[in-house]
Amino acid sequence: MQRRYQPHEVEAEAREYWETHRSFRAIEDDDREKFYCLSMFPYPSGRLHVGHVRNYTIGDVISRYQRMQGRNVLQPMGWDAFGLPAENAAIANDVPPAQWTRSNIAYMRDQLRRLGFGYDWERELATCDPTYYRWEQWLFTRLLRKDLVYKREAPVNWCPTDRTVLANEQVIEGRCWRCDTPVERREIPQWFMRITRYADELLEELERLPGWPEAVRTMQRNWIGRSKGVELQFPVVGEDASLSVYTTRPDTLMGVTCVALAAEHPVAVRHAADSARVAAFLEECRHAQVSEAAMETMEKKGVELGIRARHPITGEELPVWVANFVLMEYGTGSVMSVPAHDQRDWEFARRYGLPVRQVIAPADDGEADLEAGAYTEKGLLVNSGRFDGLDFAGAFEAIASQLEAEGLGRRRVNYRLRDWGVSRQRYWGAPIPVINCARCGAVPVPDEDLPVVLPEDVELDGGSPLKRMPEFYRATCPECGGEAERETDTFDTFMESSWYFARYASPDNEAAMLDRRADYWLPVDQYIGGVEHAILHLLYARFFQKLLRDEGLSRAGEPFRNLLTQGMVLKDGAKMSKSKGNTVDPEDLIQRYGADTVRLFIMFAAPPEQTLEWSDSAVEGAYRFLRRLWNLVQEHAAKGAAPAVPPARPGAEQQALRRQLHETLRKVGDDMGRRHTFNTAIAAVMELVNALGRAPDEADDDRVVMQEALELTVLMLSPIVPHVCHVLWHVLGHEDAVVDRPWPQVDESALRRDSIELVVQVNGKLRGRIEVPADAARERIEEAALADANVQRFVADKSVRRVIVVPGKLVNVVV
RNA sequence: GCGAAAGUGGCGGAACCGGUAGACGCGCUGGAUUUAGGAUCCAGUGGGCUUUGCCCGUGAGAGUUCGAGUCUCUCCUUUCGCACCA
Repeated sequence: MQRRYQPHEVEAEAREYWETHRSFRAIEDDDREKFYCLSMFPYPSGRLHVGHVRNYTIGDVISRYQRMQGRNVLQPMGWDAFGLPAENAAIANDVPPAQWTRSNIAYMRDQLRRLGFGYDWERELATCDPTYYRWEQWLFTRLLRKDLVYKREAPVNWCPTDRTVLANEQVIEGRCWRCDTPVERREIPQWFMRITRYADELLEELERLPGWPEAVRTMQRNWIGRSKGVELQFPVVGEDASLSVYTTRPDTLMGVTCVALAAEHPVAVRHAADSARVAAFLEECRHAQVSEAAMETMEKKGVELGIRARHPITGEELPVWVANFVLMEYGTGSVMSVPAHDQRDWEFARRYGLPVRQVIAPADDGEADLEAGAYTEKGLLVNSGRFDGLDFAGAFEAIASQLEAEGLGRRRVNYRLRDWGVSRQRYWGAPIPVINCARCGAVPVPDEDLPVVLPEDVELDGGSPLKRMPEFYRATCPECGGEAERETDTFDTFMESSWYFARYASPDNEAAMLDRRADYWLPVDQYIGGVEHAILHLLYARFFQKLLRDEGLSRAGEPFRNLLTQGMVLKDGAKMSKSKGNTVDPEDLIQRYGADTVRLFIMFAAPPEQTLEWSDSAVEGAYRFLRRLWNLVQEHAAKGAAPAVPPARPGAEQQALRRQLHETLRKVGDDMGRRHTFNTAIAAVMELVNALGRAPDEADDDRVVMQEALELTVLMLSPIVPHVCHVLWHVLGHEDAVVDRPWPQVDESALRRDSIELVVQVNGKLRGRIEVPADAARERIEEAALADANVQRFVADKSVRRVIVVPGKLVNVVV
């Protein structure tokens, strides 16, 4: 009867049960509390990596635990199927992106099945299917009519040799990754979504997301970057024009020593025509990357334009510079430079010998050392004429009011957040549903012509083949009926991942984007994914949910009630990567140990939010534990059915074991349900199993306790290692399936204690332990503590000043 | 450059609300068993010492407290994000 632990047999048996019983099919039921558990869907890169396994195991454990709590659980899975890697693979292997992507999906779907994740596969979706992206196109045409999307020129990375647009990741140290040509910045017309219209709501609702990590909310808050400041004008001397700048520090206005413009600023561009030096500098800036990180880490450089700007209050004439650290995308594309009180301005002034004029002094009569760097704190105004002595708030008011009175400025709220550019000059993405007509402009594709289907039978050579396919781009204008051209740009893949969570509610609806089922399932109760998505994906998804709400498609205003950001998986202290040769293929591990061992190790090695250090020998340890558990249950079961009646008078050892059992149950429930610290839950079960291995299992009373303990152990572990628990549950004599069992109840009576151990400290140092009745009075505890022999050694010749008693924990004697 | 985190034995980690630092696992050492290897089981395992016990110890330095891994400040190191990677 007794079998050896054979993970592959066990896992096939469990999987077959779940599949034939459709255990994880989710059906809307208004009478049951729902729980929507979602893990970020994968990009179908070819094979699962360990990071996926970690992400999906966390989601599966939470789903199975919630299911045991009686919730109606939805756990779907799908594919974030558009993207750049498919195009690169297409070029490298001479296979169309669609084919490459779909075969990857088929392989990875099978891998997910073999890991035992309880998905409702009937809701599977892939974003590259026209049945999916047609609704995205449909929504876009709605938003276009509502003016929530618009077109304007924006910079891209351009490789002049390959004549193609490059992604930031395709630019290596300012050069094209394929041909090493220096990359240029080029302005082309692109579509934008007005996420900034939702900036305030996106910011405010962060305060109502208690289920999100504080770090993520802070990052989003900083990303949106709402600031209150003043927009003011510096009239250009001798011209009928003025330079508009935005500042959050109008209190430093009297310390301005120059005005600095971004290289793309129209005034700078105009002066490049007259000055070879300016033109050369703008040309130099044209070779800088578009990414913010690259721009901000560059050496601060600039060139003087030759024109002068008049200070709006003093009338002083100030030099105007073009500087490479001024961002055209933020504010007005020009800044007032205050070297004494801004570190970037300070460095710039030092380099070019511009004056540093102190106008803020520390409020606590210290001295600001302007030789060492800028003084950026808020303080009291000096050298500022009639504003002298004012603090930040007072100066802000006074200066803003004067500028407003003279028509040279106004108070303004500004956001760091920019509108979302969604155009990509690539092939493998959802076509932007717009027809460009020479007469009517950009016209949305009418509903009856959707979807605009992406042709899949193509050959790639670097650029987008759509631009060479007249059968794709030739179109008739829906408004005037004249000849027109279809957009050949595709959507940013963040578009698809911004609403997939909603589509899982109605993946089969061919007549509408969403239906009332979305109101049952949304919002997602638990979302799980990598920290690297903490800002962009999560912000875009929040934005989309608000668009869906305002379109009347969903009632929820926020998409994800609770968020768990999982840490990375490292090996030898470094991120796994092919170039480092330190990758671990989950496939090998499943082959060797089975899915349960992989799941157990990953959940045991670290709490989900921390980085996880991979260890092959610790995987071995997880396997050992499962085998030990298997043998323990088999040995117990081999002795026949345990009596069903609990002992009338349990002995001390039986009581102690039951106490540990129910303390473990209480802890594991808390760790899984509230804390999500699966590592400590597993550690507690391991301790319990160690104790069970030492416990007697011959006498009837012992066997009753052992049967209870093994059943609870199997139930507690079943969310984590569901296959082996499925089989062991049957070995323990049950006919039903563990997957359908409720989470067990803690027996409070088993937790009762008559006496407890307290720690005794003298001056905060551990000096002894005492055993006292659980309900002992404070006086009795103090007495017992002072009576301890070792405590006496430290107290004897000194006087006791205070005794601190922390109930249930310790006594600290202060001498 | 800006923003956000994290630093605890040989290693992964535990210590949840400021109260016994090192649970659990890996590794290592010794023992049992075995023809051998493997597997399994038992014991030990932060450093030091004058070893019934004491001293030191949570990246570095200061501070608050009866008591700090935990709170505050400064610094160092590492990781993540920065808008066309997903």
